[in-house]
Amino acid sequence: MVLNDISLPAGTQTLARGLEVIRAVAHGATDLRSVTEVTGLGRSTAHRLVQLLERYGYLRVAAGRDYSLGPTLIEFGFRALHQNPLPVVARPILEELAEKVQDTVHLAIVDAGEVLYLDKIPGNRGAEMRSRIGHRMPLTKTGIGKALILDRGDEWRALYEAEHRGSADGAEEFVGRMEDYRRHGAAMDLEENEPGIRCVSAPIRDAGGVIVAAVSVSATKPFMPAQRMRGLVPVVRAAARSISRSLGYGG
Amino acid sequence: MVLNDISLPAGTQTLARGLEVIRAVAHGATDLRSVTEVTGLGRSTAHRLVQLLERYGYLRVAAGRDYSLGPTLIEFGFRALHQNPLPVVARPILEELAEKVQDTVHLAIVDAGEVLYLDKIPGNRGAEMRSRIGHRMPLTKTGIGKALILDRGDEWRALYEAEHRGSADGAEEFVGRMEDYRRHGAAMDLEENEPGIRCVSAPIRDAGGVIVAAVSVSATKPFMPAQRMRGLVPVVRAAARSISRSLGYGG
DNA sequence: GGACGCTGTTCGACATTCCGGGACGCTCTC
DNA sequence: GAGAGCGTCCCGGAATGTCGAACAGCGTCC
Repeated sequence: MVLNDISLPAGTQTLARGLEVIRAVAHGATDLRSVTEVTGLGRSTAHRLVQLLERYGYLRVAAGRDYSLGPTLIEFGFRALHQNPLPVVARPILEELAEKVQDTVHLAIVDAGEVLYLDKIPGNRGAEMRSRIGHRMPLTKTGIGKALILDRGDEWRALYEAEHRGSADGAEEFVGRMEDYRRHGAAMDLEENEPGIRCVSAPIRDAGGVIVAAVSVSATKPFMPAQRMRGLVPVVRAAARSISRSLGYGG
Repeated sequence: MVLNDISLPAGTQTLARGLEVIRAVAHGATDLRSVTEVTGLGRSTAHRLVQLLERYGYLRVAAGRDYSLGPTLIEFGFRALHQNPLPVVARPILEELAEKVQDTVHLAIVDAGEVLYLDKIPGNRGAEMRSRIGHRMPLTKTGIGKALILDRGDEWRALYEAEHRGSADGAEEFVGRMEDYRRHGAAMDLEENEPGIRCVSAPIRDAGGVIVAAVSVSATKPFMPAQRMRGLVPVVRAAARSISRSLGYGG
């Protein structure tokens, strides 16, 4: 997490370093020293970048020390969310689904090999889930993540092993369950990621039939017996299909 | 809107240009040409920056052309929102207020001389307002903006004139109304910004008594007769005071 | 149908720009 | 009151980014 130039960003190192500073602050660095430690930059350099980022509103600097992410990121973050047609067209359908099931509904995409939540409608019963818009989660440990990789059969094993280092057994069983999910057109999560939380999820496809997002319904175990999960499959699939059609999917 | 170096960005011009590219895309530039036009950069330079920004997830580039803001901004945007203690402690109080008044509730701060919305709870009646989290509005044309500048008596006239170029009369009347609002500890908006929308707003103060945010209740005119607006003043002020206390305000 | 004009993209030489050591003032600790 | 730690500023050397030119792929206009 110290060097970034491992990849191949040819020609622009100052911008890269600046973005690295933002990431450091996003990940909890709150003063100049921790920023230099995380980024590997010199004091002067880091300080100069911080100053510029503050001027642009990407960072907020309270009383010299105490950095935090700034208001410009709030503005552009929401703008990014709404520049994407998906959350906009999906919203009403998600609301309808939430109304019907009375549980927490999520919308998510794949980004950088992870689940990225784009929308969330909290359920009315049980404890509220800790998920938030903008949060990231592993692909193979969440129901919605599994729905997102439903079509990538040849990557299942590799993804599972990458996210389960240490205990790399269970891969066989995972692949078997994924086969099953693919046949049903919906994935499930039985408390793998978070104990006590279960969920049912279905993929959303664009005009070309490619999976671009997924919907899920989640609830605590008492509200999610096996029988109800089976009953939710067609409901969640119907919502996903409805969103897919809005994106031009014909199938 | 073409040049940025008008200010005094000491020492770091590449980062500044990169952030300028992001802003260009945020403001609607969707291809390389429009980015170069807005930023004033050369084709090569702009392209290199775009590449790096895409790699970091700040921009999304579909099929070479067609730029949009990327997923990293979504992630950091929400993180920025929740790193700030204000939206977190305010949330439950805003929900309670929304429940009580059944109209749209907003939370906002001042940023870069504008109102920046940090939270919104849509009302249950009338058309939904077009405001969104992350949106910006003028300070002197919105009720919540007026609440935010309630203590800045010496800037009222300048702010008003800055935001009302052309018809710079009415400044006297504006100042007069602000005096009135200050006495009551709450500001109002009578369809000045958006026809048909009225609102009542009150300032939130930190431990030092400085106004750091404001709450507002908005609704369409039929739901907001003058009498109800007067009745809402103590309600909105109570909510604002409750949030202020959570921030350490003693007053 | 051929040439143009417009995209996004790459490369390389020059000089501009940024890096980082060092020094300053400050606050808090011992 | 000495020291360490913080954020902040400056200046010379050199690594860095800039910009022009050129390439390839399309769509378009004559």
